[in-house]
Amino acid sequence: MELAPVRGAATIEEVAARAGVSRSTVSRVVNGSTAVSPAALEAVRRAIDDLQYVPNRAARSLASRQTRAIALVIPEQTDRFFGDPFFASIVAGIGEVIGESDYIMNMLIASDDVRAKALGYLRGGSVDGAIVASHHTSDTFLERISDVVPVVYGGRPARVRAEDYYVDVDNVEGGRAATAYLLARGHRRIATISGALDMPAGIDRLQGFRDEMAASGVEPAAVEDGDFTEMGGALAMNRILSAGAEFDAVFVASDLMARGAYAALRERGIEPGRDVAVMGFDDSSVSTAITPALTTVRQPSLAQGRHMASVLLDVLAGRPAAHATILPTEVVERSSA
Amino acid sequence: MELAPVRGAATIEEVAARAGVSRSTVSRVVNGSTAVSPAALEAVRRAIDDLQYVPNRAARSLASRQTRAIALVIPEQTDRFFGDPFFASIVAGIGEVIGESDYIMNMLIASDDVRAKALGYLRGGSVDGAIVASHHTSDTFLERISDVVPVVYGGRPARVRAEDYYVDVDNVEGGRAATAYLLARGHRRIATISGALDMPAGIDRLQGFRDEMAASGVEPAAVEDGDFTEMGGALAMNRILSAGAEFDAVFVASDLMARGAYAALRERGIEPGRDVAVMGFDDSSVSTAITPALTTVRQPSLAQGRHMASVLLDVLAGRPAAHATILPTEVVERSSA
DNA sequence: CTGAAAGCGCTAACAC
DNA sequence: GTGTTAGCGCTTTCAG
Repeated sequence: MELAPVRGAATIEEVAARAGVSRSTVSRVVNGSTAVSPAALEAVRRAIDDLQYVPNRAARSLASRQTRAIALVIPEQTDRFFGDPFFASIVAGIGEVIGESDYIMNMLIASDDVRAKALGYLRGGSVDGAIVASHHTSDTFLERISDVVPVVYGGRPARVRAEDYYVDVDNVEGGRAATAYLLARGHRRIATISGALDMPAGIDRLQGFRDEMAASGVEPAAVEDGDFTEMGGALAMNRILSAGAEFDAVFVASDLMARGAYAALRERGIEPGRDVAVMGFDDSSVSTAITPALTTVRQPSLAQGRHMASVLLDVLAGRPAAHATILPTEVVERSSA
Repeated sequence: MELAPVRGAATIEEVAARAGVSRSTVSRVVNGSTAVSPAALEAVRRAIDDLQYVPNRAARSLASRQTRAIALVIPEQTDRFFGDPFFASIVAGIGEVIGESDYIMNMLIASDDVRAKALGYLRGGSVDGAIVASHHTSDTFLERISDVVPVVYGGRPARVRAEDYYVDVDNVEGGRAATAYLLARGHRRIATISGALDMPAGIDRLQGFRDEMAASGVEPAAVEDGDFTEMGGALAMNRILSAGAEFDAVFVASDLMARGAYAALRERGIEPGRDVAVMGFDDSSVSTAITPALTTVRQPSLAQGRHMASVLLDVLAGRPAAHATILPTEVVERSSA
């Protein structure tokens, strides 16, 4: 099949002819240059309107050496990424901000088998910048991106490089606040199920827990790694239970893991919220989907996404931007603790 | 800040020089033309490798009048779209297939305020084709897209036009099978909560329900519209309850609405799965997230996404493609019915 | 099978 | 302020 050329795709040349000016003048008004006489401006505007002129992106990009496109890199298996409501919010936030700019967002799902391809794309000068939505440790793939274009990461990268930008939430403070909440409720025998300890978020939340416990002079009842997955949460809970630790509250470092913990608790006839207080982290949609509704730490994912996009836009526009941004968290009280 | 030009971005000219051939020959091997001598082929390949050459997308697109990009259009508020695990699967499926091709996927979130902009982009010849992920009735916006590039819809569009393509699941049959399942279990007083009735999926599932009930000579206990949202499901359930209808089973046309129905049922002390059988539709992640796990109708969302992408790729490549594709559904038995 | 030549539509110095 | 002039890096006839 022959691809039909876009109907009536007017060129800058035609607009110029109709407005009775040169190409350059049209280019100037399209690009918002001030150095155009009111008369010319008006004429060009009308011509653009009449002809429904839309600048050709490829031509523009070729001449200006800018693409006006950014890449949203998802270094993750599609199902893992899209199954997590936390990422959904991030993407939604990014999309909102990019959508209001004149940038286009290219979604690059860089699962293992297509990393080389994705890298080639990124290095081929097809985008002006990149946002990396999620982050595995030891991802040399990612480091090679920031050799080429500015990058902003969601969450503090495992290895922070001076030229990178990132937007994170205050995980230490969140973990601390969660623990303080439990303590304030009179709990003294508190266990925790941590997130993956090779990820900054996992490390930091645990740190917050430890800090607050130490500050209150209370010894943790148990500490187990739940790897940020539902199954991992259940297994961790089981280990705590099997070890015979006595506890009346548990701080679980993600909502998804908390769901797993609920199941493990119930298998032993322990009712979450009644027999033992459970505290989550994320405030994703699962926290209200489970019963009893999960008391948790809200992290502003949508805002995080929005922020990531604005930072990149700032950098691309040459505006000053903070390399690190930390967003606040907040305890959300529901029924489980 | 000055945008650093991509380091070492080799041009076709440099490759040609290094391989001792002309630009044209390099172009031929890059584009897989057969008319190249083995010697030249080899020389060019090596040069490309040495120089890490990646063709400049803009230049290529400008010369060939093809963009090698497709748009993923999301005519929906971001939160509504990303909050629904069903859409997540669709996008994942699309992403997989597009990722394996040499096309790039531009995500266009076309919420109301940026429709004009999105349309301008689409009409500006920036993409070769479009995929419309979700679909509101009365969306003239969308129709204007298919004036310009081939588009494939997720789900049968409200108004099917000859030049459009779509991939849908067999909603009528799914609704029928769900109802048959309930009937086979001995239920005779069956209510239904339908999806939005201005959407084909809502209409069709209800149709399937009605067909099967009629075929069995059983009168529906109640029919209420739940608008495909969680809240809508809860409200519909409430209306059924308040009307005093007697029923021992309810077919809910989406998992999300079923979650709402669970809540409404429980408020009245009615336990889903025990006191009344509940059947969902989607088999999205919420069906196993809620308790009791939801017996539901699986629609192959991932496959649907994949299919949508392949159809578009076929069309763009000039391969024959079916304008309508209907994927099968299947009842998944769990605990609620 | 290969090279020369002519653009694709736009931006960006550079003169005027 | 405005027009002229070169390209940006690639594909694509057209000769040979």
